[in-house]
Amino acid sequence: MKSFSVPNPAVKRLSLYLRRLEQLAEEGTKTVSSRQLAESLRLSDAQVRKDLTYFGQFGRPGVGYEVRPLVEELRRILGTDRVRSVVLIGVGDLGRALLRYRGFPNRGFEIVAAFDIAQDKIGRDVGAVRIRHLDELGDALVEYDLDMAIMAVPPHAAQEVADRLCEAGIGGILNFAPTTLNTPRKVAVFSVDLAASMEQLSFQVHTRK
Amino acid sequence: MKSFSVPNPAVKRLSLYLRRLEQLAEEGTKTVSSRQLAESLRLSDAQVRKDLTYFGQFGRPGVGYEVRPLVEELRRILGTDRVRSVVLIGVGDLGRALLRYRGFPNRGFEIVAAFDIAQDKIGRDVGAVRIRHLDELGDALVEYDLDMAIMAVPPHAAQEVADRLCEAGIGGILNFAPTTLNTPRKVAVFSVDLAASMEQLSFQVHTRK
DNA sequence: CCCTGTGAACCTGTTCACAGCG
DNA sequence: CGCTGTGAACAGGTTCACAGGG
Repeated sequence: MKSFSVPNPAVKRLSLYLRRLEQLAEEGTKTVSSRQLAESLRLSDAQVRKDLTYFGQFGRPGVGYEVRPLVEELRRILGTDRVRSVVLIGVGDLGRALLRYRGFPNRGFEIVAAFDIAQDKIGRDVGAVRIRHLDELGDALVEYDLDMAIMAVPPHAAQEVADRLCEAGIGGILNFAPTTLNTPRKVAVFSVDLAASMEQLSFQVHTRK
Repeated sequence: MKSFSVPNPAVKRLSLYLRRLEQLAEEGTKTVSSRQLAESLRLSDAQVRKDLTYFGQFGRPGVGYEVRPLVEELRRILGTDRVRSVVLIGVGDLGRALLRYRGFPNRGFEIVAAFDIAQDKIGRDVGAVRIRHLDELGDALVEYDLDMAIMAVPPHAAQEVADRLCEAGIGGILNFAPTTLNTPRKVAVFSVDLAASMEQLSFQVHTRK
């Protein structure tokens, strides 16, 4: 694994490749060329090849890529070759929706514990998961072998929750709060900013004409 | 407005600037320098200045940027200088959460209508919005003056719903389905792929060591 | 001929460094 | 002196074009 100098956008596209390859595998397709893969994702064939070679040589000239092995390979690269347990912090409307989101288990992520601080939520079940108090967070990270958290808390609480996650030794945070988190270098943070996404779209719509 | 050649990442950061500036305005801060703005967002001061000058000259040498006017300016650029009405398609768990998401109205987006195809959902209310059948979509786009949609439908339905939106004359789509949508060039699409975001994070966490 | 892998060319976006204004 | 705005240098990513394998 050469982890030196892989463009971030390339990693992002790896997810797209994986999704498409899983589809192809289900349809029974055995091999696929960079061009075919590219077309269905509206990318260029060169892009696909370049992206894949950042991580190794998976194709065969004249043939293309074998679907099944490449799926395995990409999962390994993305760290989803085994099921990854995840905790959720913040069980509001968004948190509840994420708890039930099928796309997570489908792609190898299982939310195994949920935390909040509202007393009236503690002890309740959402699906198979019981809501616990945030103070028990440390225990849970030990109990399950687990290194990622999903944060769906109000903006004003985000930094404190992030601090507690880092203190508990979390490896990465998927942050839904519209806040710039202050975290140690070694903790990976990836933010999903819903309102900002709408603003991006709004900009596109209202300047394209 | 010079809409030629603005880096996309710059537009993305505009959202961050706006959010921070709104905070500063609330705190009563009158002016802010590129350095101050940059620090709170973990960017470089040069980046901030460069980004802003893609859209005009808003600062004063020796002083910085006046918070209030810059907020107005950024809103105008992002198209949120007035409230934007939006429709939601797909009222599952995620759709419901988005209907209730405070971040949208806070940033000038109001979901004024919701659509689904499940008969048992039609006619029900979520918050102030009544769920209608997708067939009535065309009417709604006329009824409200509106050009953006949020799509929170299952992957298998995504392309068809997108087709119907485009047919109805939508201007842009915020897509939550993990699918590459096929849409006419003139329709702006912005995708939020939750599972892919987790995979990004997983990659960071599991290769950083 | 079809396809991959890859250096090289190209393009896009970021950082630097400084002129010039208040 | 502090701060913006900006060309110029630089870095990061993408596309091109082709050598070489099946």
